[in-house]
Amino acid sequence: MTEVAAKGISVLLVDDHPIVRQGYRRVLESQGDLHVVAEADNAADAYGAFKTHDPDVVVLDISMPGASGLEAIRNIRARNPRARILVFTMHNEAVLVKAAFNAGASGFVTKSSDPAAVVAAVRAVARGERAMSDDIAHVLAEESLSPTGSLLDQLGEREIEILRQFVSGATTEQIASHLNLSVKTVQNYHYLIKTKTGARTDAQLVRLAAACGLTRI
Amino acid sequence: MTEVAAKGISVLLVDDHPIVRQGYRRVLESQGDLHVVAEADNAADAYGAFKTHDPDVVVLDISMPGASGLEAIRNIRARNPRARILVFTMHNEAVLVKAAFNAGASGFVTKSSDPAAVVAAVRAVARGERAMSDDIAHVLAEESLSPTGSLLDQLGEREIEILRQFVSGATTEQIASHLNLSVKTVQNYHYLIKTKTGARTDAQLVRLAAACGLTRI
DNA sequence: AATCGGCTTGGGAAATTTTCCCGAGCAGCA
DNA sequence: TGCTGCTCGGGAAAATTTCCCAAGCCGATT
Repeated sequence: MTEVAAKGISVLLVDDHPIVRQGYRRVLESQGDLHVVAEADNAADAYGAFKTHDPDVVVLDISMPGASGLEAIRNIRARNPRARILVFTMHNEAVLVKAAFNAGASGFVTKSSDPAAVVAAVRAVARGERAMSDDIAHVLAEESLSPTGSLLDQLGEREIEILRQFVSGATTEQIASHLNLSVKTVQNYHYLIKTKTGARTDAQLVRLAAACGLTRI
Repeated sequence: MTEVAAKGISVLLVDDHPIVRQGYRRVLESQGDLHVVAEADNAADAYGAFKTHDPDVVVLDISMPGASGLEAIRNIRARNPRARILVFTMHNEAVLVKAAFNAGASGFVTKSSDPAAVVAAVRAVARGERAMSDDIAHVLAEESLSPTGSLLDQLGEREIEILRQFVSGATTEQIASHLNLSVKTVQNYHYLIKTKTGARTDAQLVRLAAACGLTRI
């Protein structure tokens, strides 16, 4: 095994399903210029593999068990701000996309994309460009027609506390009682949080909060 | 039946993610004796492809948009009771496994399985044997020892499918559209599921579903 | 054959919540 | 001093949830 490919793009593959990784590896390596130098099936290993292999591009699925994929992105970026990370997942919710880019991802491609589009995204990200699949662009375009602002960073203390209790399973009345607020205020916060984060559903809110490490499931 | 074995095993690949199919195809075909003769990305196409290609084994992911994968299994089996169907998905909840075998599946393998185990399962199913990955066997074993069983055991097939889509972030309208139901029906199911499971909040429902492995956060 | 029960599908109507707009108090800050 | 952002809630229309009910279907039981 020679050390590094003088040309070509080295890739770190992160996905919790072994056979899925195996498949991606074959698809990517059939391109000739793409080389999978390492794999990982969780956020912690992904960070470790990044440190030892310093790949050109990290391709990772953010929906992994345990620690959040977003956390992995932040960790990797904290170590090397020039790291190129391509999120590759089946989710296409605007909240997750924004959260990923917010965390430092360079690209976001869904698994519904054409294989050629995925390969193109890897190359684009390697060149330092931003990349996203058509459906993601569509979702973001749709969503950006109304000013929603950023993600959890945009939430104030009160909002975060209410969101935390809510995703933990508390009812509106319980939250109001815990925080000595009127039910009406909690309702308004609930609504505000949903518009700010772009979550269209309570379930999406729970998933987003979990992805941001606000709650454990 | 015929001398299929001498010629290898023909496979119909059903998964809604193109690049995932691409990956599986390469993994399976690298075995030499496995040949992917067709692909499909939804239940309807899967049934059509089965009719025209009559493959030895159908490898399908039951978590597809639109009609339930369970329905696809039943359709295929209705046409040919000797069809071999290997469910291949990321879900590992006991109720889903039981429902799949009940619908006529011959095997159930999770995407967390070793690639070699998946290939072995395809061969086993082609031989007419029942196959499941270790983690699935474990889940079923645990569950059979529990007197109460999973909370989700009290849910019907439709309820589970609706719950799965809901906790994945789908709106009521989207679910109704996916399953060709009226919004009213989905609402009623939503309510029924909450009362059956005892969840008082949508967030609790999401957490419960996650705890049962119905969804991944 | 007839009945029973369970699953699926939806209507109806009251109760409740969500949605969005609004103002007001209060801090920090330029 | 005025601006800005967070916190807190009222109001009213829109939408959803809640609960009850019924009909069709299918498998099992008698």
